[in-house]
Amino acid sequence: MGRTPSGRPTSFDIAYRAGVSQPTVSRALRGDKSVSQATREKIERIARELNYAVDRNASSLRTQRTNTIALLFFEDPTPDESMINPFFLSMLGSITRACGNRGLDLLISFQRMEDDWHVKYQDSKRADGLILLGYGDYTRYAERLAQLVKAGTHFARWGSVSSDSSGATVGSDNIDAGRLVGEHFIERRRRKVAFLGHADEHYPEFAHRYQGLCEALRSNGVQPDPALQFDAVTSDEAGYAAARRLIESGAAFDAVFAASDVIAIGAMRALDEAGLSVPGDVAVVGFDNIPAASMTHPPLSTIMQDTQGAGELLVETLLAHIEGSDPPPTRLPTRLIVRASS
Amino acid sequence: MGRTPSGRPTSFDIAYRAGVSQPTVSRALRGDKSVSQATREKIERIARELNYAVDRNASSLRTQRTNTIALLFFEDPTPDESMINPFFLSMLGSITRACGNRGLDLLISFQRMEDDWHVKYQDSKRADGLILLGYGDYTRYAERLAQLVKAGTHFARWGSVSSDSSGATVGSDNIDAGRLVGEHFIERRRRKVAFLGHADEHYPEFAHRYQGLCEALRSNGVQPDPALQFDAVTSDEAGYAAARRLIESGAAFDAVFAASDVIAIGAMRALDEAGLSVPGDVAVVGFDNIPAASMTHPPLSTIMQDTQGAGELLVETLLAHIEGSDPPPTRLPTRLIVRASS
DNA sequence: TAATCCGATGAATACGTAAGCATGAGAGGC
DNA sequence: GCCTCTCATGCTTACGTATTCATCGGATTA
Repeated sequence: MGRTPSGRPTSFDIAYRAGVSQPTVSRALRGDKSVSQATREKIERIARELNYAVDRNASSLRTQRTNTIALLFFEDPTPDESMINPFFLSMLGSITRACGNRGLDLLISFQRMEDDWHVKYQDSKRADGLILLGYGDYTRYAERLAQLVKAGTHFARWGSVSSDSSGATVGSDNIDAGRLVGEHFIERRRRKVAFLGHADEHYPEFAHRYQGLCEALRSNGVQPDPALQFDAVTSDEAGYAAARRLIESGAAFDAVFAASDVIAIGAMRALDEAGLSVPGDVAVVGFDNIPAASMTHPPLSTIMQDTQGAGELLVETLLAHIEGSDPPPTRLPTRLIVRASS
Repeated sequence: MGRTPSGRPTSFDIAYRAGVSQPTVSRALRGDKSVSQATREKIERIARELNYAVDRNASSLRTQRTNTIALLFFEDPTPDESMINPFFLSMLGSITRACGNRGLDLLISFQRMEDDWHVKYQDSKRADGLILLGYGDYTRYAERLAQLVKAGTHFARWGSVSSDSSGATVGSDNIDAGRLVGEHFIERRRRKVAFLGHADEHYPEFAHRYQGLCEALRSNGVQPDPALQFDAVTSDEAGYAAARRLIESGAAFDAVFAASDVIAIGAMRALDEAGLSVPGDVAVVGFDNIPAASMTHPPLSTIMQDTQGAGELLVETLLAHIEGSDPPPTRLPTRLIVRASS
């Protein structure tokens, strides 16, 4: 039977033209070895001629697998989506690549903690699992993450590895990164190091960077000064404001470690306005190695995170989780990029 | 019947608990007005209690609609996905938002003109339509676009509106933008304006920008000098190289219009190295208003494209196309942002 | 030569939803 | 008091695929 003359061909159409049954077509195209070579080749040829493509909806309905994952940004709301932290854009790129390599499709959403991700994606069978990406106050999300775990949702999260770690987590080794920066300052003979960024448990990634910094200083006989730590979330303005507070505090300092490049950029603006030269008076190091970091004056020293590896690992971890295993949290190494600002 | 005890609830489960039939549940949740108020409320309550979500695969299979669109980047290949042109990232943000507002899901892929998009997305019923985003040599893609049209694939493309325009196209009014820049230079008493960017039919967007520039100059009695046009694709290095060629040509110039901010940034580096001051010796204007443009020294004047509007319009146009209408190509207005570089 | 087995295929069915058609109970008109 | 009409709902089926089970011819073995 010719079936509906209009519309895309189905596996029945292929089967009819190949003189076989529909299941054989399905098997042949999926690479099932129980199909004879000759039959398979004929089917593949016909499928190509008709521009046949497996209906992913029917396939997913049958197999209960979508081969799709959803990427969710859960950053604190910003007025404009174009202001996405450049670091995450880099992650987006590597995740895209990792998915492509594995034949996975990627759904993306910037929804900000609106409710019911799992309902919208996993429970509606749109995706096999979720990747969560974001800075921000994790404690605000802890409850929701616990919900996800309880609901049996598969997800992998980018973030602070050693925090409560509900669900699979991948993150940089922030403590070690902080150490790298601390040792770098020591080498440069800087001992009065300020830290711009939150250092409390609400921002575990930042806190770890600070902790690593302090450890490195202490190992070198320098006692870190808590008075040189100023809160800042990741934004240009917050960095500027924090640096102003630092300057106005009157405390002496000869180095600034900013918890992110965006903060560092704001801080350098404040330093410049205050007539402090970089790196002459103050050495500055940022975090993330965003593209803009190489364009500041002077170019910004920073910590580069392994975004390529991170994307791979997030996808890998998520898949493992979906398959039922429970991979241990992983910490990725970082690298210090020295430029003119230090 | 209790059905499979494990697994997510289905519309049958809801129906059983509500004492109605499955179709009634389907109707109630879709807002069909033929369901009585009381019944609908009861069903909605139960669905909420059970955390029920419609299986999108089954739904799509039945309706032949996915409520999903796929976003494809078809830029010329770059070694690293993190190098995506920031302008497109901004577009990504606005498209995401536009989709979110309409309840559409968004699939994204950076695959570079690998074959068979339509097969992979539309023909496999993963998406209702495609949005194509990219700079680059359009003529290389013309054949493929024609294929898509012939295959009846729904797509909307960001690009040069007045080119062959196969399929629905949305783009900025590049000619007018070029004019804005030309008039700006005239106001600033610059008359020897160089253009860095391809100006041939392979890059219609750039060509239009150049065309607008020339028009504005002529309207003001200035004859544009073709010797001041130097080819450059969108990259830092290309901009640098083009500016070098300009400088080494020995031709006199007092202004540079770069076809993109990325080109402009490279060019400013070359100017700086050559000891030319900006804007003292040379005024510079870019295109795109990428975040880095406000961070250069001096901050870069540029043309801002309406990315918010563009995302909206692309999605809107695509939906219209899917619905069967054939919306006319649209040109979006642009705005000149004057900063210190001019 | 009969018993056995294997490789290749077909028949039947389930996945969960949405839509067309049928049904039945009231409401209103004459 | 019968007929029509509307409203709310149930019954049945189709969407296109993947999987389980049955089948069947032929090759292998005793």
